[in-house]
Amino acid sequence: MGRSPCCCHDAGVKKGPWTEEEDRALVEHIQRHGGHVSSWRNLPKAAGLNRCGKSCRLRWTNYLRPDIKRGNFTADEESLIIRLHAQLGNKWSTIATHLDGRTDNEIKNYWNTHIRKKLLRMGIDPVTHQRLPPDDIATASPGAILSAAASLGGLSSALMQVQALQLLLQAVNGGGSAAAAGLMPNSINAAAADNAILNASRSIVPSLLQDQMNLLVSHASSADHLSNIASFAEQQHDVVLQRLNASAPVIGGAAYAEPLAAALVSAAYPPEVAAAADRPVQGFAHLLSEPIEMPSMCSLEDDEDAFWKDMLLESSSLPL
DNA sequence: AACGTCGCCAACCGCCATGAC
DNA sequence: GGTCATGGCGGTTGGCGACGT
Repeated sequence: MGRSPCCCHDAGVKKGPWTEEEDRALVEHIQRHGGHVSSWRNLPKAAGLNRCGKSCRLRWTNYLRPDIKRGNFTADEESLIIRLHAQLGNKWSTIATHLDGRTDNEIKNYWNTHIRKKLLRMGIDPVTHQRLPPDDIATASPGAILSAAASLGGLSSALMQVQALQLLLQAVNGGGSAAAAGLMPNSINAAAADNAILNASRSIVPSLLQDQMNLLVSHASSADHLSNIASFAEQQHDVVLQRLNASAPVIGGAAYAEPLAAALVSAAYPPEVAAAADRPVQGFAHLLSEPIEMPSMCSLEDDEDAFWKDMLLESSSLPL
């Protein structure tokens, strides 16, 4: 079967952006026929348009259809797209059927221009949705990862959030200095970077963990699940405490390590699970309410510091 | 102000699936 | 079963505005 001839190949058929007059003619024609098109091939002539039928169909389905939702994608929509893409791959039209008023073209564009880059920054392969090898994420800074993770929701992104948290802890655990962990250029002021990380974590980590664990618990219907979570909570407390102790200079002293660790873990688990894990819930609110001493913005002026300056500003504006 | 670069997104291209004959 | 016409789909392009130098 050879390729069928298409009117688009006709000489003199207009291409390129649609004018308001053309849009109006197309909409009026389709509305005159009750919103139904029997033949796209014959439509241009009937509507008085010097356009290919295919071009008319695309313009209608992607832009002029009355039920199309315009404007920015919400966090829920973004989360849904990521989850559906993980299941379906580049089946944009199928994905579009799950989002009211969004077209496959719009979703595809949004994926390629926003989500794809965001996942790469987080060290996640946008094709496989698996974590990239360490070499590939060497340039992914914790701040960028956290910022990206913070804008995501949903169960699949909870896994990304866990990865983000792990990277954060690795950075904080880098011998007391994130610069020493090799996560940023050596020329960057280490104290400023550490404070940046801590401020980012102060804004983001509690909500990351809370969301993550709420989702896990909401999916854990059996007592066995809860038991596993409680056991995991206990292990996590010890791991977090160990890392924070090693990072005492960064977090403001060893005295903060225990309450911070307890609070991080307890914030991650709903009350009934925290009780099962027999861990105190204290101290974290105090830490959150006390601003940590920040480096002067004036000291972050050269090009290499621009990223951290941006991150400091971003993290300070994120909701708790 | 002029120029270059980059990112976004509407639109196009070409292949595939499907249904009519 | 073969051919053709058409719609649907995913990949890609190019125009345009924003931004930086």
